[in-house]
Amino acid sequence: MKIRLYNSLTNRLEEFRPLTPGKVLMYHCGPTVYSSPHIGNFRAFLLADLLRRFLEDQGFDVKQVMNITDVGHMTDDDEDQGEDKLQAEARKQKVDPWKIARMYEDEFRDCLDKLDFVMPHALPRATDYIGQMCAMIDTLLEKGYAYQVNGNVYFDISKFPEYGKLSNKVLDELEEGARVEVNTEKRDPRDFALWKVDDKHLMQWDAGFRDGVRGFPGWHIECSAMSGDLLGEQIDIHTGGEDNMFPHHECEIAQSEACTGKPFVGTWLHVKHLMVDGEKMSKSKGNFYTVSDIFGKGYSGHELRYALMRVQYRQSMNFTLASLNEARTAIARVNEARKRLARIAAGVEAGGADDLAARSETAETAFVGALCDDLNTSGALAAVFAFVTEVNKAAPDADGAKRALAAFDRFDRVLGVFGPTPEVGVDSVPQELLELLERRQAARAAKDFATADACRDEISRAGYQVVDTPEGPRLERV
RNA sequence: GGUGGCGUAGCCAAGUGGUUAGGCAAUGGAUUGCAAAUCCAUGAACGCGGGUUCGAUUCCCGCCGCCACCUCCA
Repeated sequence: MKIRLYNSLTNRLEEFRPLTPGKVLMYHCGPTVYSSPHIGNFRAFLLADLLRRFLEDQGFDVKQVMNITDVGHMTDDDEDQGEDKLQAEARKQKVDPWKIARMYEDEFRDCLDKLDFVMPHALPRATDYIGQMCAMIDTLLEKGYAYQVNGNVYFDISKFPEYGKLSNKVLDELEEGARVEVNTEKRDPRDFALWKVDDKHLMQWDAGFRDGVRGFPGWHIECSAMSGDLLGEQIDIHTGGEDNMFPHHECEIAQSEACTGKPFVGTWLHVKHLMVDGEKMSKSKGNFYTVSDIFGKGYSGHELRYALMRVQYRQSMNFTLASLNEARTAIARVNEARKRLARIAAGVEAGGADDLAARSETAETAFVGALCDDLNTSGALAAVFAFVTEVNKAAPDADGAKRALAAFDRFDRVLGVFGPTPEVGVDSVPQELLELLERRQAARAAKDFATADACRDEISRAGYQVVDTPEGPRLERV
């Protein structure tokens, strides 16, 4: 089936066609590791993970890179008065910036793990690519796209007329609307830094380009350098939050294309920012949630994934804690259906004669069709739940149950929100619980419901739920 | 001011020129000692005003309201 994606570069839905048929090269703007990752960050990262999983489901050989920015964006971008965010945090916590970076990188990786990410093939750190950045700067200087002033290197926007093609910024308007620039070194206020020199900066490197002065890289060059080094001059997909579109991605395009003379990215995908309780998430409003906050409230990675993925990435989305509870219930509904199928498949529960083949295929087709339509996760989930209802109504035979389970496994491989098929083994139930269950049955037969309920409570305290069925009671691990 | 987007039932959220989205919640029923799960049934919708059309929530125009980006931010 044709995959259609909304390309921010053209502002159109386009059929996705990678440069090399069957192979996809993807780059994602990852975290800047100067604070704990929050749920908004993860809405963007989840798009990357969903793409990876879905493209692989569709048979593509995917190579995926997500960067970790562990060096300096200016709090005030290119302006001299700004302070590197990592450095600012380091000063606040009174430790060196490298420690800050590693600490938050560890937390980020832990979140990836808890949210069940398929690990990108590379998670490069910007600081490991200073050499490549310098090489790029060298090329840009050589080709006349960049100039040096007092050791600082700037990209010369006037040499790249296509600047603005991604964000549709008209340069004249930008100029008018811009606030007063204090940097008199730049030939044009819109020129951006490739390399900065500042004695006070704590992270410094020798400049590996001609006439280079010791300093540190500008914000935008890292992505161009890492993408070029790990994926090559041209890639198929580049993702990030909508805020990255300008100026960050615009600058990436300018640098990369100036260097190579080739189109940098085929499809740009930008994730809409997450709202919380109807407003922009902010610390002062008290609606600011880190991923760890959510875990601290007792929700699982799958529940958070579900809550963040219910809405298609390009739609504005309002996050609430209530949506996590809905996620919990919804996931349980799917897994209840899978449990029953698993029991039938294993022969521990009587089935019927349905083979579920046609319905499973219909469901998978609907699921894939929704995702092919610009990753419409809402539609994909609707397909899953419609299938749940059909499965619950049906009386499948063992093979039919297996077929349906395969469909659910596929849904989960792509979405990653349901987890593996629940275990249905009965042999693992401790003997004393089985005895308790028998006592409960005896009490029920004698209409001694107080005793029966006491038995059930005890079983429940041991982590099992009693499920009464026409064939008798059954124990399930909670 | 520039750019992009949104307004669908109690909440969230798909989609379509005429035929059931889906989730959560609610109500009635089946099952049940109770509970859980499941099934059946029920109600409720397309911001406002025009236009095109046999027919518009779905296309066009206008209006109102909301949001994001344009500045560090995913």
